[in-house]
Amino acid sequence: MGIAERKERERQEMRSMILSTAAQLFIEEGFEKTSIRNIAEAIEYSPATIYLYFKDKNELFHALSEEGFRKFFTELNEANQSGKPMDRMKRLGKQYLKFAIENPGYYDLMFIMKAPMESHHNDEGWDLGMKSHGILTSLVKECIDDGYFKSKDAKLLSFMIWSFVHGAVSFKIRDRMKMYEELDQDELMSGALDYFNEMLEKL
Amino acid sequence: MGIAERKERERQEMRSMILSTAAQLFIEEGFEKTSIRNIAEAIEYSPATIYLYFKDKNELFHALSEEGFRKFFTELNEANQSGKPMDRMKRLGKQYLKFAIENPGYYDLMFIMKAPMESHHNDEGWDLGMKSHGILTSLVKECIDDGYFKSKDAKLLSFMIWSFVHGAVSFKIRDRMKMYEELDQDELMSGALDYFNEMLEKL
DNA sequence: TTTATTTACTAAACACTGTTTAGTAAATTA
DNA sequence: TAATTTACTAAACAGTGTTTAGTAAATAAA
Repeated sequence: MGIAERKERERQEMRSMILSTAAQLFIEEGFEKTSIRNIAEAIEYSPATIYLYFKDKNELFHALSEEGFRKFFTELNEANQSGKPMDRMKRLGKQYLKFAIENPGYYDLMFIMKAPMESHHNDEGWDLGMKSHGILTSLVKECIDDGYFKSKDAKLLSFMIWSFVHGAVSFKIRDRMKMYEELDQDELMSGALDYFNEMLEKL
Repeated sequence: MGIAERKERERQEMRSMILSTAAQLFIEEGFEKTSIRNIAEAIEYSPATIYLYFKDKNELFHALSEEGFRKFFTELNEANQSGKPMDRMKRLGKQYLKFAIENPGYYDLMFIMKAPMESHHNDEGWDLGMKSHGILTSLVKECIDDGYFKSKDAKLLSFMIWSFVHGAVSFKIRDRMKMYEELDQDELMSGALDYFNEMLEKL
């Protein structure tokens, strides 16, 4: 049955057209300001058509966050490929900041946006999020085995580390760094990261 | 002229009724889901009336964030009243977490919510935000004078410290702590804070 | 090839949102 | 008592996410 296959292919093409258009509009305008009608207009279909491919706006956001997590995991994983644990830890931090600075839109919906996190629990996005977190915790463990951190709890430590980078990045993305007006934001962040790494090494 | 005074008093009462109703609805339902019409219904006036007291929804949010900053500054300031610098630093961190856990609604609009931060620049909310940040930076300086932190840059250090607590709190408020399901979230946060303090002392 | 069915799509509506405008009834002033 | 100012609202505008009912074309069955 070649027809069924062609139809399925066409369906997937439509899906990815909606998705890429939505992603593009989001990066330009922000998620909240991008409406289903905007997306529909851009792809030259009616708004109702989008609902034949995605259950609702949340499913669209969710699919995009999944894309973000794929990119995120890939980049973190690359940064974790070779070298001593502590060096990899430093590279991981740098890469985290880099990802957030280069993809503020993705970062926002992955980690900041208010969104229904229900269901979510058993899909690829969740899985990649867990895996990304796994990179950090196992790296913390490797550092411990290497003599760092005085055998502290790996989960607590990884939460602490993640909190720091997330906090710095969140301040920037949500525009709460105005009190440091005179300093360059990106320099401030990487400077703070350097101090943080120094602390980690001494712990 | 007693009439003009009475009218002004009535005006202020109306303003604060709108404000307290808005705050209440926000804490229950969240900011995004609270509409002007919801607030109007709750105070038993028409939606248009609210616009006679506040320019738009942003001004309402803004007035509430100002209230939050007042509370925030007061609490931080109290925690900074007596003791050695490093002890005050620890108390400050604890108080920060406490404020965020007890007032997630306020914290959200003060530090996380997407909101037009323009204008904002010269009002009480901004001022209190700067002052709160000032508490931290001068405390950092006191710690440096006390022999801690090896004379590092106070601004960079305070940004690093604030980033950490903000990151931890943001994860909780925006519901991104699911990967630590089995652990108590508040214990995780205060545990991470303990580790962080330990690091600070050794830096 | 003709008829039946399924598919892909859309116009229009529903119930919301923030905000503005024009108008009214009551309170105050002249 | 008449004029004016104040406090308020009904109704509308333009937007939102989403659903429903209906249509025209493509495919399958006769």
